[in-house]
Amino acid sequence: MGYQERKKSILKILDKRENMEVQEIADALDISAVTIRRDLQLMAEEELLIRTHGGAMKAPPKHPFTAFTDKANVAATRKKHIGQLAATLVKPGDTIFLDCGSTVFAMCSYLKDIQPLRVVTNSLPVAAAFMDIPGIQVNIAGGEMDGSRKAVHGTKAIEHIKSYHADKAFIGTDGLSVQHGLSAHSEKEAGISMAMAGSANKLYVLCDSSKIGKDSYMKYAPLSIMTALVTDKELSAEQLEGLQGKKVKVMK
Amino acid sequence: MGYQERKKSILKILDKRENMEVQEIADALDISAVTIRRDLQLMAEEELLIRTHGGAMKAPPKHPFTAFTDKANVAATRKKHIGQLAATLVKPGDTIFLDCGSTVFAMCSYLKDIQPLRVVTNSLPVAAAFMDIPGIQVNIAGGEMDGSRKAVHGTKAIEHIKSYHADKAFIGTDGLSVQHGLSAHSEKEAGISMAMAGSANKLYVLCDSSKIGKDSYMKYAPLSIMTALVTDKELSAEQLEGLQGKKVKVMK
DNA sequence: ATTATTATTATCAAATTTGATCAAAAGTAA
DNA sequence: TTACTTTTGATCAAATTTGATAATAATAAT
Repeated sequence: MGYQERKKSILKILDKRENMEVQEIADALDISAVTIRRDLQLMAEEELLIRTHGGAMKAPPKHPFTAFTDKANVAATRKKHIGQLAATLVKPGDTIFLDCGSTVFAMCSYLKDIQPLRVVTNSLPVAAAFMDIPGIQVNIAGGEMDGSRKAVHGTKAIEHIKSYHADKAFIGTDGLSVQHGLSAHSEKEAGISMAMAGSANKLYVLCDSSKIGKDSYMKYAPLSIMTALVTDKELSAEQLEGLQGKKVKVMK
Repeated sequence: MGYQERKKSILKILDKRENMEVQEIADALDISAVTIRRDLQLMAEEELLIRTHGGAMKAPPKHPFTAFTDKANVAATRKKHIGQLAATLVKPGDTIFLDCGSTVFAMCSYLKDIQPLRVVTNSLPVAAAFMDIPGIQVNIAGGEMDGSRKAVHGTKAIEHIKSYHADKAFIGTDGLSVQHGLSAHSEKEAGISMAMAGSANKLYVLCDSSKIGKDSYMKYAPLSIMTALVTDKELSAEQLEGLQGKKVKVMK
């Protein structure tokens, strides 16, 4: 029984039960507890569940806008670092696209002092973050709302994005690999990402290191499309080589 | 029972009750009071609740969009009544326009159980209110955000609204008089109101009694445009006469 | 104000969980 | 096959979590 298989089993248990213990899973799958812990850690990084002491629990449907900012979460601090770094790429007077990922959202608090600024986004939390900042003009894409992502998706939204032009686009990605380029969880998200990429001079991809080398469900663009990658860990020599000379910003 | 599990339980209690005591929780969960205190401290740091001496109380809603809900305010309770009444005009399966006024926003909490429902709005608080309700599809107008109104305005938004059709439109108004009809604070708002009115079969105007007989800066439509007025006080005979036989819904 | 009562924080000890390291097992490619 | 990489499991020290106790702080009562 390999990781993928165990992952499925674990998620299946979690589908029925609210929480579970490491030993319990280990017994059920007849796998050592150490391995289960490793699995749970990986799955927690993918935000498929929440790690607790002694086990794991269902990932709560993150309802409020503030769900993104989770101080206790390790992945969240990593995202904050990336966000802080990405924010340094923005200059007063810029027009920027911001997509609806949590990593991109992490930029917001660092952008508030960069004024004037024009922000075009499909994310409600992003719009909310700048709502009361006088020096930042927010333009939100219209269309059908996706409740779980708290963002607007679909043709209408893509049309909206395309009717604007920005200096810089900042997008998150669910997967990034040399072989398959950028990949996303869903077609909808990929569409928005491409629209932003197509209407901006520069494209910055924000990607936390756990996603590098991984592929998600839908691949939507080659690595060549991006101006630079913003991430949180120094890349290995071979990873860098794969990026074909793309600039890489790394948080130290 | 680990921290995460207790956290959930505690939040669940706080969801129903306004405040609670440490010992009470300790007994309920069969956990030592010391541990509960530690939990409460952590949760207070996450701003999930407010620590009090001897217990904890509900945290103020952290959404940036809940600014309208102001219980202490007298005008707010009046608006709630109007909202409740207006909500009775909505039937499952309807497509409705909701504008960005606080009175219209007051409808939202009463609409949540009417499903399925399609809501088209230019208001971010309205969109946020329905975000997590699976049976309610939200469509938000795109365009420039107006920070003070927490809504989208302008040509782009008007175009957006016009591209949809609804059974019923619910709009607020800043002024309503027999002589000058409906009036608004700004041209932007008036534009949205008219767009909604023009694309809906029925137009319901929500207006608290203090605004009846008053005019605001910009008049944008005659009274004849509305299907019915929803308000909070019985109107005088002459007021009724002025309304030229329009239906009036009044909260008793 | 002063005392009594109750809540909070600090410190410690016991129990458990975890992460690191390394060895064994299972795949993989030549 | 062999050599090499990856995954898994075992062991144990380090870190967390929890509850008990004692000292301190805050509130209520007199």
